[in-house]
Amino acid sequence: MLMSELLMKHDAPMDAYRQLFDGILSQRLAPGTKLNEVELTVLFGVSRTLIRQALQRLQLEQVVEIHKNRGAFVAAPSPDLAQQILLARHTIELAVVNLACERCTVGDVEQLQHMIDLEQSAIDQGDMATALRRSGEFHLQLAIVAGNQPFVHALRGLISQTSLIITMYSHGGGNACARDEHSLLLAAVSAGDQQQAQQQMAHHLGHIAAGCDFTQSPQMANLKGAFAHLS
Amino acid sequence: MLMSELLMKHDAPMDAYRQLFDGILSQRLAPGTKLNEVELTVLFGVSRTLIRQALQRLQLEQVVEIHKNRGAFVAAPSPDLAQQILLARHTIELAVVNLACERCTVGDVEQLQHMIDLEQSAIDQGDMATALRRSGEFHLQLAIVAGNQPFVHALRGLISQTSLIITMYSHGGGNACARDEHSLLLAAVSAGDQQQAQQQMAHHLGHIAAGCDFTQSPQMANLKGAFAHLS
DNA sequence: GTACATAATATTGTATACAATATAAGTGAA
DNA sequence: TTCACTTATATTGTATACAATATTATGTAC
Repeated sequence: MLMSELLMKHDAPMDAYRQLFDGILSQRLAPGTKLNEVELTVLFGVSRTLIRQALQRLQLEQVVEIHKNRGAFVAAPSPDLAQQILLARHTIELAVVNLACERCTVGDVEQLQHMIDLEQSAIDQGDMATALRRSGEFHLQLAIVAGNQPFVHALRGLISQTSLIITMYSHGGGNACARDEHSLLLAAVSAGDQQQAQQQMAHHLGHIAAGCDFTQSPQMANLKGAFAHLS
Repeated sequence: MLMSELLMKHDAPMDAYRQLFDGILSQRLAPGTKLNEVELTVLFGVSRTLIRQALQRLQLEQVVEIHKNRGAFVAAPSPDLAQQILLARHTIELAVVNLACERCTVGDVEQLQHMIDLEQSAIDQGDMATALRRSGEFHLQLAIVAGNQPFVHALRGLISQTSLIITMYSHGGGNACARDEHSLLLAAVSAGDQQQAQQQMAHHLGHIAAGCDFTQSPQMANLKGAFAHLS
């Protein structure tokens, strides 16, 4: 099989999943939004079978809630759950940076630095949704570098949920300092300084939590608007 | 709706999932076993739709591996992955007992003690497969008591995978001392002694790892034999 | 107009049918 | 035999059809 064919070949179920995932993470689909199956079939051009597959997967990643006979909705973590999520991230990511300090190669550092730059360029363009998504990708890459598959798996869901939390509860600007924090974190990891890296990570995650107030409720969005670019 | 109807009403997709899950966790389905979809439909009396739903869910819990166009197989973690899993459990369960120490009620202690007793009775009857499953349920209940949903979610998969690891790599007797360890752990949690509880948990998980050698390969099993009690 | 019951519609749940791919069986030549 | 190649079979991937449930609309009594 040619490389071009490999690149062209689109994996239908993954595509539907990715589109939905991106739609949610980029904040085009607000927490609580109902995800109607037939609407999604026409938007993505696949049958309900694949839509339901994607929705189930998103549910198991805790990004979507499915209520029996009622349908799927973009998850809207309660304040209590939100704090549980941030605590879980704290625990896992501290362990992750510890491992990353031991295993990070120069190639890894380059890639992580590149991701920081991409995040910053999104911030410079005022595209905070993209910046938020890229920030999550940086954290996930750190877990990949750490070389622990279960941590990667758990963090994938937790990071996505954190994006939802920030969408719902953060009163802006709270994560504008993210760039510096990511850079400081990477510097510590790159130097293999576990003590410093853990401190940076704890500080960074603390900032995210501090930027939320957990008293206001979220606004919804509608499906067609979120995927208007497709039709 | 009557209570009896509620109890009778079986949730078909959950049933298929549970049967498979139990089959794997109780070691009737050995790691690596192929899970043929049509065979499962006749065994469970539901259509491939629900079988595939169950398999996908098990895949996302890392208990089953699905290879595109090749089918589903009971997961068989490599020695390297096995160690990553045990490390992840170590990290998360230490945090769990910490929380459990703060939140454990007398009712929780009773329930946990009951689960220890059930595990012990399985050991007394020589049913190590059931004992192993009950041991996992004890650990999961501890996470529920701790009140952190993401930890529960992550541990559900990790504990299941640990069962597979023990099936594949443990040279017996290694977890015979589990009862005492669980009891000591519960005592510490019940007393709210975080220091002691963490130490017990670390010791307990260390024992599991120490009981494995990671050099031998697993044996397979066939489907019809594993579910012979159904037909 | 409100409240309730009933019918019409829409949406999800499950099973089946068809398509695509992989596996196994057969066939012939070296 | 063994290898390659072709054909047949089995298995998975996807779409559709039908069933069950929920939501909305309609009508009627008060």
